[in-house]
Amino acid sequence: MAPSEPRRTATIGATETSFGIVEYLRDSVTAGVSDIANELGVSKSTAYNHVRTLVKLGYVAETDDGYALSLKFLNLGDHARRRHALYHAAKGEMDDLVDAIGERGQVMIEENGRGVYIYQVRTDHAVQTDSHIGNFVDLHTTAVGKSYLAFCEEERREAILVGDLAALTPETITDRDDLLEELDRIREQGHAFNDEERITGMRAVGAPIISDRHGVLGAISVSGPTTRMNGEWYRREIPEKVKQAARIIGIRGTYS
Amino acid sequence: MAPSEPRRTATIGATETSFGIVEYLRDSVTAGVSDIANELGVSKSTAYNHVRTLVKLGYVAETDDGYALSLKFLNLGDHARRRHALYHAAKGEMDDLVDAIGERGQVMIEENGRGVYIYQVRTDHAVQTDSHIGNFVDLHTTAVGKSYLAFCEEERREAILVGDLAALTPETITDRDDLLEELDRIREQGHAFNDEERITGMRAVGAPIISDRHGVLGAISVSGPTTRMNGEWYRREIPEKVKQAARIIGIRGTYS
DNA sequence: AACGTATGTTCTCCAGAGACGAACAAATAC
DNA sequence: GTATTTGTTCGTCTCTGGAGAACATACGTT
Repeated sequence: MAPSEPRRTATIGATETSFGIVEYLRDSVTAGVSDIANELGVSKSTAYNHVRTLVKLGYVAETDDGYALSLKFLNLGDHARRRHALYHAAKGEMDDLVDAIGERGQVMIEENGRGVYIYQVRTDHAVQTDSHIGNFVDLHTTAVGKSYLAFCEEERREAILVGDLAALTPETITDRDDLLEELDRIREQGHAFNDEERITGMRAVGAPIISDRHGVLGAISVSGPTTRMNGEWYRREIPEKVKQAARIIGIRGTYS
Repeated sequence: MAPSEPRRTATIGATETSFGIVEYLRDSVTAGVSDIANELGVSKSTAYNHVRTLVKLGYVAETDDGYALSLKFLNLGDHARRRHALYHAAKGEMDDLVDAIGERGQVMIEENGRGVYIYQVRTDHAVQTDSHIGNFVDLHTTAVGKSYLAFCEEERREAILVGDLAALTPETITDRDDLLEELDRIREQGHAFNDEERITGMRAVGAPIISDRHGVLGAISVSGPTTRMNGEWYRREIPEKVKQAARIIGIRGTYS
């Protein structure tokens, strides 16, 4: 049943457990050695040695209630983000856009076939979701992702859409042909809707960021609850504002 | 000559080289396997295995011109930052402060005896420096750091100020007694100045963020070139604004 | 206080993971 | 067309990193 995996490349276990610890600390905020050893299924001494190494390297900090991720990761994240021109270009414009619309705004980039939020603006009454900075999402389930898919190169799209389309809500587009149709529609109108396809009760309007030199850099969107995002406001006005912002960001992203 | 290091704890080499690769990628933006192997002084196959592992874990991405840090680090950084109440409390107020003053604003926290910038606001004409988000700095060389040192617990301060005070410019305070005097002054007036002590040509005004429940959470500052920051504006008005913002952030940071 | 149980830390020992270097393929430069 | 340089794979051997027990402290409970 399983395709014949070439199973070629050796992989370094120590690194995996170290990052396992890092990810566990990310999720649990703080933890102790025994705790970690249990969770990762390694001996206490192993967990201890790894943690000590991470502390020595400065990636884990010792706090009053256990070990925790160090802010040194902020540095790595920031550098990773700086590599992408889109971040600088989009930041200011997104702030303005969210000021004008309310709700929440986000900037997405594609990496390894998935979408990553690289910037997010929230207003006071914006809804809390799991769309944090740095989180990866499936492209076909978001307005930003569909915007990207609609306007990226044919070849890239094919490469991304190889597997199945996972469903997150009853509204998620899981059929490949349906998705391609939707992408046609998005290409035509220049913006994408997301109507409870990722989170029930949440809508979003997205548009791609296009640079005439470098193609699609990513996408932006504004999202909020269906209770506030509806009617003409949702169907007409927001898309116009989002597209307008996307155009400006695209131009700025091209010459920088 | 070398002090008798207890040399107790074993440290995991594989993890060190993996993070070595990560840091090299951070600094070089993109790199290839041979390049990495050279830089780290390991064999090509070793470098290759490490990189493949990092790719598999999703922390390194393959780009057109070599391997690069993945945006997944953004996620880790963001989580590390969320652990600190100060971030949420300070963000909005700092944006306002920088709007009012111009120049650049930053929020700092102490970790392992050094300072980390966890948030930064820039205006259009703000000066570019190396004070990036996630960067670590010596506390005694910055307005934020001195603010923190002045108001943190005696015990903590002693623990931090064990080593020598490194000089970054001719103005850096390198004498321990001078520093303690300076801290007295800061405690008295409630704000700290940094007059070219870290970067020649740059000044800053900082103030601690104090929560009456949790003590000093960190510090904020506004910084800019000496050509623009001077006279009464620098000596009187900016400190007042900074202290005012710090007070508000302190209150917000206490009840959340 | 005395006890039990949790923790973090240190120790020793052995298997096997991980480092090396050579050999290969594929891309690029010349 | 050859000559380098790249990424990748293959064996071989060594020394590292993992397990588990033992130790030291800190906590909570009765």
